[in-house]
Amino acid sequence: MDATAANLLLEHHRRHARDLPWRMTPRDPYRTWLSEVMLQQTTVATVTPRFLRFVERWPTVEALAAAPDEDILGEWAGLGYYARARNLIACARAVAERGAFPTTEVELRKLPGLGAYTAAAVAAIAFGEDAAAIDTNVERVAARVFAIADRKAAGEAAKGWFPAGHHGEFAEALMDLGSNICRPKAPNCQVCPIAAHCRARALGCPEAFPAAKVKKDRPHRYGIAWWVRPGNEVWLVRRPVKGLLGGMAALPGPVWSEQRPAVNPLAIHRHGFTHFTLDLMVVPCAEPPAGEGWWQSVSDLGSAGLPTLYRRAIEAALHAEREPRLAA
DNA sequence: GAGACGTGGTT
DNA sequence: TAACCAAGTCT
Repeated sequence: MDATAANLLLEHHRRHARDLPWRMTPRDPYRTWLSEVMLQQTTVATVTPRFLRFVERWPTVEALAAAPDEDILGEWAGLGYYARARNLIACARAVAERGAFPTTEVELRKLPGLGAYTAAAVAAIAFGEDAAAIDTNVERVAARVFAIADRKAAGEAAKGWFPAGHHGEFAEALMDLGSNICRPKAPNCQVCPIAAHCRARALGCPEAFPAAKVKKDRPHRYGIAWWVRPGNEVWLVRRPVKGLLGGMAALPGPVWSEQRPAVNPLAIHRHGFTHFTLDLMVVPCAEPPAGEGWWQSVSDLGSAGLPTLYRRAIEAALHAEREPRLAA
């Protein structure tokens, strides 16, 4: 691809770059890393306030490394993909142990939670290395500019497009273009700085690139959450570290199944996950089940660090207690 | 390499 | 409403 389009894109970015809280000068490796991990599969709008809270509470990687697991997981609650938070903890401690972040893509890649994209992004943005960070935005923009249907092939083609000495800036330019202009649906080609260089645009069908992903159907599951709340408290447990919502606070209950259980729930909360949907039945229960747990004040549920599934299920149950006739 | 892994916004 | 999708990583 010609350097003209790359330069046009960089110039456009220098004029229109968004002022995001992790885009500081000079770039701090800690904030770059933290923001990149938070932004994995998560929107800028969602991340921004959560990022600000994180860096206010833990201004350095050493401070983060020294924090208890529960505090960090609680601060992450609601952001989803909780393996990221578990890897974040492990990564912070590894970095604190060795004294500083490694400064190359190859070494960054060895840290927990840093895959091909994030290692390249941190190396390029925080350390100025010529590492090409290929994310879904880059794949989509390249797929359209080069009229390549295959996402991965488009990403590979994009690597040769990054200008030497400006890989970090170019990655951010592509990401801003991808989220603001070269959107998945209804791309705004009218204001695109490289529309004249876009093959898919010339073909008249930018939205046809890249090819649509094959969709899989989502199965449905059922779960029971025991509602143990004498007085003004509710019994909570911590989920097993591995698997769905691993390590997060939760209502107690058995493993979820495909069969609808024969229970009389106080409330039913329907929740959509990436690969299945869940009906969580909140069922009153007199005593806590066997095992570890704690009493959480109903007036202080916000500090429990509940993932959204359980936060919503608890809201539904509390509402049902107040309005019994509306119970599901 | 395909599936597991959350959530919220947009269409 | 349901589908689609997002600055991916790990197994």
